[in-house]
Amino acid sequence: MTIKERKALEKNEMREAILGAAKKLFLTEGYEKTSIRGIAEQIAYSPATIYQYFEDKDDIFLTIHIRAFDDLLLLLKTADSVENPIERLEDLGKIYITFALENPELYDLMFCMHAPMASLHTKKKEWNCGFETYDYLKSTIGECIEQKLIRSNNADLLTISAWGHLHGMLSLHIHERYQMLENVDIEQTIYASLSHLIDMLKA
Amino acid sequence: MTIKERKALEKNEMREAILGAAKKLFLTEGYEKTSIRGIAEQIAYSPATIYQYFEDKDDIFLTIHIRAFDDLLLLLKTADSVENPIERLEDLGKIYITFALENPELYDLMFCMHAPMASLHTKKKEWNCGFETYDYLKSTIGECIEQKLIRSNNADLLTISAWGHLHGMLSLHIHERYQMLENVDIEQTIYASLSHLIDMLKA
DNA sequence: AAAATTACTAAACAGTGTTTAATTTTACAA
DNA sequence: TTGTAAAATTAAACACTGTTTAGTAATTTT
Repeated sequence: MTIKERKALEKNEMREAILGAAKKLFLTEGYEKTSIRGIAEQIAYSPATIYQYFEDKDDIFLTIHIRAFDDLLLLLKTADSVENPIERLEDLGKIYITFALENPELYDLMFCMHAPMASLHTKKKEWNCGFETYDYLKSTIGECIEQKLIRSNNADLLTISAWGHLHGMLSLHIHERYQMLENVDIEQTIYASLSHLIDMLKA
Repeated sequence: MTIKERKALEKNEMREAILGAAKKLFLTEGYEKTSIRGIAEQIAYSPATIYQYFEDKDDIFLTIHIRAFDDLLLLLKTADSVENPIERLEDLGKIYITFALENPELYDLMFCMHAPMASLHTKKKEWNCGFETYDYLKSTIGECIEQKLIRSNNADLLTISAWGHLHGMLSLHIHERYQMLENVDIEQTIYASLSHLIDMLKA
């Protein structure tokens, strides 16, 4: 290992340490209360050092945002083995719902918060992780259409609609907008609504 | 008019001035960039004065949040004249979509942002405006069920589902998560998805 | 060992929401 | 009208925030 290689490794370790501290604080304290000073304290470095490894605060959270998509996509791909595309579609929905319910803060960072998109914009980069996830869902819906398993042939409309449907319920739930439903198990209702949607779509 | 009455009037005018300045800055600059100092400057008073009329920053935005619900509910109620509940349901959807597309920042404040809910929580108040809107939508869906116009009889599930559906698409659109759809008119697709949903629900 | 490069940090800058204490303005009674 | 009490307003400070700069310390290269 050359010195250059070791240095690159150390640089990487430091980046990981910063990301780890940031994610930990984000999950326990939330985005606003996660400060550069707080992250620096966690890893026992000065706040200024962070800026040698990340452009700014949003850059750190864009990285966490992208990695959360990697995690979600990995989970979604466990449904690849399901032959029937409409069954696979329902499985994808269940995996998506479970991910959101188990990681509400990360879900918020992925699909609601403005910060990571703003960071992409200033960097003039594209939202590849979002593109990938959309295409993945659309391809399964496309298979359903090809095999004439659903009552529609507009893949984009169905993908926008299905994704929007699940996201809406999850988003309202996570943001405490379903609080009037005291006698309803909202998490179970979201799963039920997915089944209801799939049933309605079936040819 | 007694002095007490005039004072109450002046107090009210000041509150309105603060709210007006806050709303203006919020709509043009966003929540984060709307500062107490900025609001104070707009109305030519010192920042400390604001705190004689509002508990804190979130209290100001909770008031704007509640008033936005008043506006939305007033718009929704223009559909009261539509006799057929399933037609009325579609109209409610259209009104809801149009409101969100025309007032994305306010929509965000009403259905996504954490600040107003946190303010309610610390005040130990209930989210009445949300309750009202939910009940209003549910009552129309209830009429559809009573008249056997739709293929389901679970009013809560349908209300959660339908509201979630529209909210999801609007939320993803507003938060720039549909940016991969360059060749799709997303706003038109949201309206189309509503019609599609209503068609699927019909008995 | 000296020079050059890299890594790190103390301190400062400009901003934030909020509180306190002092001041000005207004209201009321003598 | 004047003195006093009450209310309204504010300057200044507090404890934060993200970020930058300039200088120090450590490391690598010559």
